[in-house]
Amino acid sequence: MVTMKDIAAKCGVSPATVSKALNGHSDIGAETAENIRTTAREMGYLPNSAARALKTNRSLNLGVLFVDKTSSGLAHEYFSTVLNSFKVEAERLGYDITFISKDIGNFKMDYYEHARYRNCDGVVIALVDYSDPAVSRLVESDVPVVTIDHVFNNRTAIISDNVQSMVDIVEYVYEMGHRKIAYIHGEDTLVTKKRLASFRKACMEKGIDVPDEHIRAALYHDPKSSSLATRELLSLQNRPTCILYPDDFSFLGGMSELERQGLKVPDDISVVGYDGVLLSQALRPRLTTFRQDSEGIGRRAAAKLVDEIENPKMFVPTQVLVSGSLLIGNTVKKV
Amino acid sequence: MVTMKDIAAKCGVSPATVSKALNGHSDIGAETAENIRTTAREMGYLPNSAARALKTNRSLNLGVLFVDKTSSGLAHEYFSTVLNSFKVEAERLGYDITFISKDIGNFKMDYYEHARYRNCDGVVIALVDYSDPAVSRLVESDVPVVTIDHVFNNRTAIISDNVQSMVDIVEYVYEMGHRKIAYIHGEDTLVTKKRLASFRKACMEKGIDVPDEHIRAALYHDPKSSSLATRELLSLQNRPTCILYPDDFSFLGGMSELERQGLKVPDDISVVGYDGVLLSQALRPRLTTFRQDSEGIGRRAAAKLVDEIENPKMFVPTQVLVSGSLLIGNTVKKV
DNA sequence: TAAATCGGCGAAAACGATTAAGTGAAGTTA
DNA sequence: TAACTTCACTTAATCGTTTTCGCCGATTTA
Repeated sequence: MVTMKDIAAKCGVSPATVSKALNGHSDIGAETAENIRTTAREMGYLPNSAARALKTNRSLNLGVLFVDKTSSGLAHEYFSTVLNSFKVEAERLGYDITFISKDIGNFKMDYYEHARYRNCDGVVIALVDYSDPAVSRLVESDVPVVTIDHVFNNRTAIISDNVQSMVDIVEYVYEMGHRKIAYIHGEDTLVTKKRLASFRKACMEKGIDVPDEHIRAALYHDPKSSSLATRELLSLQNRPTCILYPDDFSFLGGMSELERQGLKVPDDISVVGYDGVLLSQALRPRLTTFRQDSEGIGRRAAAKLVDEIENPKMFVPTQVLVSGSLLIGNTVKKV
Repeated sequence: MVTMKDIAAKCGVSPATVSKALNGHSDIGAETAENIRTTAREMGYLPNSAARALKTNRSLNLGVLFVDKTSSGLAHEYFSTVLNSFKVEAERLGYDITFISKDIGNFKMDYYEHARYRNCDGVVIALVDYSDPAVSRLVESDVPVVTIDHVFNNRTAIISDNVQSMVDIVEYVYEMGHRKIAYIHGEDTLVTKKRLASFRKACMEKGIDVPDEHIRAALYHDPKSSSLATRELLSLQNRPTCILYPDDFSFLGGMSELERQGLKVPDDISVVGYDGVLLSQALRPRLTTFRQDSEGIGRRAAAKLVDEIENPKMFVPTQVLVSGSLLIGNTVKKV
């Protein structure tokens, strides 16, 4: 390991000068600075992040907190895209990312403690059980935090516009002539509540009556529960002409049931997905679905978090609403 | 931040004693040690990983190197499951994980430099362009490395048994009476080469002739290219009775084409996937597919890497072959 | 000409932990 | 009883950086 001391020795200056030169301080002569920079390069010098973190109390490291219940967290295309763009933006801004968990080795700790232990400059929170006290502790701490798709007091949140999306979907389906629209929603979360309320409101405004039996609960990203919900909807006296699914994967579960019953999409029944995963656009017929701007969400989360870290004085908790767009495929029939 | 010094002051001992007590050294009296531990807990003490890393030259941090071409890297269910189990096992062993990239902020660096900069104790490599010189530099360095699904000299590799899997698939399809088996393979990688060679060999051993036109190239995880390949296969004079897909998602692309042509699976044509993603088991008919033990692969990668880190003397590069299993669904018809 | 300013650099003290090398008291051995 | 161990703890150096002062010579100002 070549250190600043080594460079100092070679250049005939003090380590302090090397540090300043490498960090671009103004009180070093142009010539000296240049000389130091080139020899640093020649000697293959690399800063030691641990030493720097120790001294400056800044790690240039962001924590990512998400919990993988159903062990499909990372596999969830929406979230993994968010994470990926978060990572890309964070790296562009000079930050690395580390996963935050409870209990590291034999050391029991909660999320807050883990974040402190790793000197995380900030943490992004997504896809967790927001009622977990350990999450609350982190959110209420002095660590900069940005949450995704969930709003906390005095914290910046990046949220996909779940209200507008449902409005867009309902309007489109309405324009296509449908009046019996069923909605299979995901498990009870803030996101689900918003979507459901927006769905109801949009329908009401269009003068569409939504009987309770047309609202069905399922689980996100779980083809089986949607398949079941689909079966229930199909067995109704008052059968819907269009079914909205909680996400594209859930639609695929529902599709199995539709096929089993010999129903063709969209001729016999119309469907709409949510998320706009790659796969949905490769299917034939192409799925009509709402594409969230997951890339934008991750990018903005990183940008906001870094901004809060680097300009704490000017920090104001913000809610950033990121809008997506309806991808119109061929799964909603004009009636 | 409460430090060891604070604890030392409160307990009336020296910081050294606190350090030893907290790290379970034997030369501290039982009573003193217990006292130190409880006051540490009471004061909310947390070790400072940066200070520890600086002094011990160990960070308890593992690097993860993967590159997200097509930006679906993380979204790939196989890889994200591998990564997740890697993470879980690493955390169980006391290690955190950080992503390794080129260029962090304005600082240009390659993978090796990044790993050193972050003091990574070891790195796991997956899904990268193995011909990248930056990857070679890391692999040839003194940093402990474990690779997944790719073998390097003198490095431990965890590999999914791509040879046996193809044997299992061919044998099953053969038993079901198929003699015209087509194979759509992914882009040209080591994994693809192995699968393809194994496919050819297994067919030969069964006495099945495989004309070149039954071997088609597509891209992994890309429904569109498989859809195209499927169309080509279906247009052949000598049409196959069973098509093997490079992965489950590719099958879904192919399925669109089959449906477009009015072909029913498995009555009109049989298909086999690869990976055994959750979705494949929710489809109806249930997809017959080969499930790789991705959870086992991630877990073993972490275990091997940590073992190499903690017992460098006994390190011997190993190739761990992880076998999966054929999930028999209803997409291969008995003929 | 004396005083003030300034540019360029170094000395040294941290940051929080680990650890080799002691130290002193008590117990053990010959 | 003298010498040796053992036990329980302390001292102090060190890891690689950063940063606050302060220094010194040169230039500008009064």
